[in-house]
Amino acid sequence: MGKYNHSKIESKWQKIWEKDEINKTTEDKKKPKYYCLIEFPYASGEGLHVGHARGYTAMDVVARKKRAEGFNVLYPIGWDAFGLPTENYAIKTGVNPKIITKKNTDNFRKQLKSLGFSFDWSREINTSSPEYYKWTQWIFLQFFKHGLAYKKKMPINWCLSCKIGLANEEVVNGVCERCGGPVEKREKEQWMLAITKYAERLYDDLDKTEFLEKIKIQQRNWIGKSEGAEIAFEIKSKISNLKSENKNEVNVFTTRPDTLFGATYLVLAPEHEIISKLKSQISNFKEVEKYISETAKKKDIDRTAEGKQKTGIELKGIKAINPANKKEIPVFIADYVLAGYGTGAIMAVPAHDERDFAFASQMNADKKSQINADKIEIINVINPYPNSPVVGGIFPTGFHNFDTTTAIDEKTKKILAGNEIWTEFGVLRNSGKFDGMKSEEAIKEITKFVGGELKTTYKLRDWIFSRQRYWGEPIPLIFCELCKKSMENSKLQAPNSKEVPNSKSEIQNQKFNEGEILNPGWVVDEKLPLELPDVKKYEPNDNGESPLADIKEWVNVKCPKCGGPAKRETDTMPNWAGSSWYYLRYADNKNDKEFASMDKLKYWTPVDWYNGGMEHTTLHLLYSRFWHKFLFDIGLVPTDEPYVRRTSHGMILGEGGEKMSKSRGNVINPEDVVKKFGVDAFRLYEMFVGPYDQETSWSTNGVVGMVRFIERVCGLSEKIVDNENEGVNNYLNKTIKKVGEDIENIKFNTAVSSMMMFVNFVYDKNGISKENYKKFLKIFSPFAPHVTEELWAEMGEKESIQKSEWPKYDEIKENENFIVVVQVDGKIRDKFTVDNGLGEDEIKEKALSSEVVLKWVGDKKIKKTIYIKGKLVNIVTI
RNA sequence: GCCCGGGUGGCGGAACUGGUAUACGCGCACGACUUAAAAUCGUGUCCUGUAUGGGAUGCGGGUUCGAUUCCCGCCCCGGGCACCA
Repeated sequence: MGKYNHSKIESKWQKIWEKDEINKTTEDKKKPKYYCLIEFPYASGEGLHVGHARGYTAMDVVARKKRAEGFNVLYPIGWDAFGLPTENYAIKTGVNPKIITKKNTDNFRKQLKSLGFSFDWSREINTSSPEYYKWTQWIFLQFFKHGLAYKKKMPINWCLSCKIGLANEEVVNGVCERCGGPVEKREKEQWMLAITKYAERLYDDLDKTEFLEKIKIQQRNWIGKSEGAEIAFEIKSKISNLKSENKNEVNVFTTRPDTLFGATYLVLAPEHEIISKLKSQISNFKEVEKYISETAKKKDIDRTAEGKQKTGIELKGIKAINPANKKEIPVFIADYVLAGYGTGAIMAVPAHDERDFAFASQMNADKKSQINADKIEIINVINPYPNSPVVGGIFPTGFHNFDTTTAIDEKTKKILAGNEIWTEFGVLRNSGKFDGMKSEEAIKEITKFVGGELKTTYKLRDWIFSRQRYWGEPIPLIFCELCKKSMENSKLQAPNSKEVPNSKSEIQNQKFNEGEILNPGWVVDEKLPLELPDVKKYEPNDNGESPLADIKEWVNVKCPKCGGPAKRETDTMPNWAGSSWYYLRYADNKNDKEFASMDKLKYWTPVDWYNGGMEHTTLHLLYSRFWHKFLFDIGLVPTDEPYVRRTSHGMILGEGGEKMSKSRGNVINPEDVVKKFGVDAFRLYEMFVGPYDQETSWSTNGVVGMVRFIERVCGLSEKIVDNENEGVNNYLNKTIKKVGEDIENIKFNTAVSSMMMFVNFVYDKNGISKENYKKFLKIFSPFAPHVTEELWAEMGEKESIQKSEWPKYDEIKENENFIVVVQVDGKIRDKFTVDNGLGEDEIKEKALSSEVVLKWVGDKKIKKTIYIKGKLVNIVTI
């Protein structure tokens, strides 16, 4: 090969590959399948980023290697096309988002093709095309019909500048994740998906996957499982007990029923429903009401701000009974107790819970509302060290002559000073017949004793699935007043029936599915796709509704059930919808009868290896796992988890180690790099830049090094000899093994460096056999597909290098000799080469006869001599 | 606050189950080729000392014949969760 001309080689082979459709896949049942998936890009106007390329290149390397190993590899690509940036651009410019999307995806496609990824372009999908979103809508209807979608009026996070309702997860530190603007609470009717019904399985089934451990941890954190118990506290009124015949109870959720004897008061969330029920018995209800309305006005950020002092107010006139010791305890409301978690009520144990302690201290400092609870009395509930009088810093009441010589750690000191409290498990004290019992056991026993119930609670909330926006999938539901009425009438006859039984009226003869019963008046529109109509203006209207609401002829329809006047839902789906199932569509992207046929899904799914950005490892991953499990439950997909393996690549920072951004002016455009240095050098650098799962910074000089390396590989074609140095074959074997393992273990950077070392070695030995050179080209080809294809052809091969097999490596022969390092007392003093046949004793002897070693040993006595096979001898003196 | 990562030359970073720390690449310096430059090739490049040597993997302890690796206590950086009972 003459001088390495990257652009010539690249355009030549890209054309050939495209013409030959070399990466088109079919369901070849003779071969085992392997499904490689990357997160499909959101085609923004900014174009492709070096961060995209990191993940795509890595999976491209994997795909190419797997093909060479005999797998039928599916490596598809498509577009996540609904989304806010496009919509915001449409609002600003008045250009139809369809047109913007077309332009952006065309640009992305061109860029991706120029990078030589081995995608099967025939399976391309676009979430904003009606052929695709027909099925997104269809799946939503299945959720609805199975009672997993429901409309609920609830306070949502409302972004003032985007004019959009945000999911909890889109609010970061109290501001809008997208625009950074302020967020306030607003009551809105929202479609919800009942993901919480799947919380347990989403949590437990992580064990079945091979996700990176940190990804599993993030998922678990988000789901937030905690095991505890629900315990009922009886509420007593001072005014009159006769008034209420049926007794009032408050259920609390606690993870620490073992500390129940130390519960000195109860706290309810201000939104707790029992408050209005007890209105007449609360003597200070005016004040209480004031507190409640103040809370309601607060933004989440204020309510949860760190270091904020706790507030609350006692409900005077009522008391609760601690079910363990039957003591009367006061009841408070406070905004540190959240309505949406557990039961919205807690038992407070100031001696063993930091928040309760902080609240109690706060209330005691306020003279107007003394808690008649004594922290000292309570602190002795637990003795974590049963055999010691000094109990982890907690001294039993009345115990004065403790041993002051016992070591007291920092935490103990703080506890003694009254600044900290004991929150760990231990052994119970001051707990009646449970004294002496360990926490673990007491949790069960005390729960049983008071008639409570062991329970698991999750932090995960249901998914707000509505957006008051234009650029999304229309929700195919219709509201019909007549159907609502007919259902309400028939409900009286058959309240628990899933389907409404026969009734007199024609309307009431209609069958209703579970979703329709759950959401009276809402009926499904089965005519899909429900296409997004064109509008004149793209921004939400003044009522905060999507612009769809203003198209009267679209909104007003005949009810598909009863033919009466009805209205369409004007909310659209969130961006997460289309991406929750796209990997299924790739298996069968042209099917217009089903979202994908079971046959094809059985062949291709689950996804064997899914790679994406760390930023999607909580939400997108969780949402798509949820959809998949649901589809599995209704028999439409063959597995209960969508992805076997999930990895995430680290971010690539700018040259200075700062995040790449337009404003910093440090954005690296892949196109520029490719133009200057070539695709192969770019790909190689993406893999070499640093440990794959960690963030690292870009260096354009580093790319230059990759060009040099490629040129050296080309140069080897001039160094082909008949009789190569023996060492070359051994080294190659070692390299084949290393590169293969490194790819599997996502250690692409060391895979590249080991190939560099091999090439350096061959230059050193000045020759390589043709056979071995070709093997090297093969293992290099996933990283640098263009130049290796060219060199492969130069070696006289007629078929593409992509069609050839991955080379086998022979286990390396034991080296004939090796270097032994000799240490004296752990310090290296000598090295020598020994023959492989030499035994331990002979090597030790040889080490001991070394002059240098003898000098260092001197007249010290030798205590022992340690030999590590094939590595070193350490002579230890006294 | 809790949970994950990470801290190694001027820089990106290597180091298998505890066994030669600094591989590979970048940069830099010097040399060769050249009228010259670029490219290329070669040599050198952790610190300290003339040197045999000594000291370095965020800091302080420990275990061990031997620790970047294991244990204990801290510090710093990145990410996730966060009044979740």
